[in-house]
Amino acid sequence: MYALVDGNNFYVSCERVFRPSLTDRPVVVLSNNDGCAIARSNEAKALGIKMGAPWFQIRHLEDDARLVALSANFELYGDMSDRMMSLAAGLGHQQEIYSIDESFVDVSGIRGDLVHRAHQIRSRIQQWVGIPCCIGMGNTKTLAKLANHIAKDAERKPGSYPAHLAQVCNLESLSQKDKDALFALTPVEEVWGIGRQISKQLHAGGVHTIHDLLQLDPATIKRGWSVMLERTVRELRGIPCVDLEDSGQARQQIACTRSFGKAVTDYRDLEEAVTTFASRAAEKLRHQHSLCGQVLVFIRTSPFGKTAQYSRSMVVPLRRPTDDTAHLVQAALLGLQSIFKDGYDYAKAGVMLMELQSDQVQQMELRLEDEPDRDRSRLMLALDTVNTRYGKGTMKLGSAGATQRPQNWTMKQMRRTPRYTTDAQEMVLVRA
DNA sequence: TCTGGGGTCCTAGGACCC
DNA sequence: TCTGGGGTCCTAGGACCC
Repeated sequence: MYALVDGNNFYVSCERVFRPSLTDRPVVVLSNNDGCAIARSNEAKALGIKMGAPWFQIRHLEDDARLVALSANFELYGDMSDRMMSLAAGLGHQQEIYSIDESFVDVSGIRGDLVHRAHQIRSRIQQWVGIPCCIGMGNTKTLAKLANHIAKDAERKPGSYPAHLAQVCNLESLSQKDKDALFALTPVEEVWGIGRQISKQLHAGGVHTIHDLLQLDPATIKRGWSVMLERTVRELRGIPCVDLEDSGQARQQIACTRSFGKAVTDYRDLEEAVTTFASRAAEKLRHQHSLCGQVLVFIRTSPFGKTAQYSRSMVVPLRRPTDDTAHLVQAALLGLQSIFKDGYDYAKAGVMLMELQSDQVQQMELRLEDEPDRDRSRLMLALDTVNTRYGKGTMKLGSAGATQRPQNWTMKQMRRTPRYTTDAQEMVLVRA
């Protein structure tokens, strides 16, 4: 039995905690470069703003509808997330943090009224952190996600679902008849794991609601679609197929990619950007105690532009698995060198670290001319310690750019709010 | 003028192995 | 006329998630 705790309009809700004047107003949070809307308040959704809508297309709503747009402040959201997660964990024995605003909690064997308990956790999160959230519960993770969707819609769109399911919805406390009614009300595209393509195919086959989907037998689904969809349908029937994952598990891939604030044409600028991305990725790598076996670097022009298009990537294998910033940057720059072509307006670049493995495992090798340098790991530790204490980028590689040189590739963030909870210089001031 | 970033898993096809 | 069977690994691409 699982619960899914999910913050409502999470990024917007984080901003509202520190700016109550944003309450009841349409608010969106913009992606990096203030490119498109990645979070919307209910009022913004009501204006018809779609997820991912480009800012230049909706910007007229600033005047027309008092829309407020903010640049993404991920440092703030990450910190608010930590606070919310630690309270959500109190719901059961084990928690999987699934994304910045969602966590699954195993509530099997918890005694007492689960719905009551969930309401308590919910109001605690609201009061202590300031984030409104909804909680869905079901026998499988897919059902918990579905219950969460119902809890949200019941609250946001009165009449869509029975009102008593708003905010907290436990599917397992309902009768089969009531569950069937909810299944008949819910379109297949609301199910976790059913996206645009598959729902289009399902609709074409006359399958519109979860109720319709459950009429098909798993074998047919596997034959007609995939094992993934089969698994989803089994989960909807209450048969657990997806376990709670250990949140401490290391990622299999680490990426750092960015769009530039304006077109980049100069190789030097790309070199700075790629160095910075590889360094950032290396920090994340060391943070999860992994080593990397190969580095991918890519550059590309804007797919939306009318200028000449160019997009290339290259995988650079490493001499031996490493977490050393200098080695990873070196590999990334080697790749950059061979894919760079003069004369294009570059819009984006990125570095991905692949073939990750634990840093506790060491492949022994014959003595070779360049033996790994034991002091390097102490250097990396010093680098991370300095940058944690004095701020990102305090100490960096020379190719990341000298401070005197203007940075031509950094992203645009015209509307960022203060880092209220993580930077002493930006704390909220209260006047008595 | 202006369109994000970071992940996971599955599948099909080709190369190669015995 | 007739041309095996079973397996692994790698890659590219697609679909999905938030």
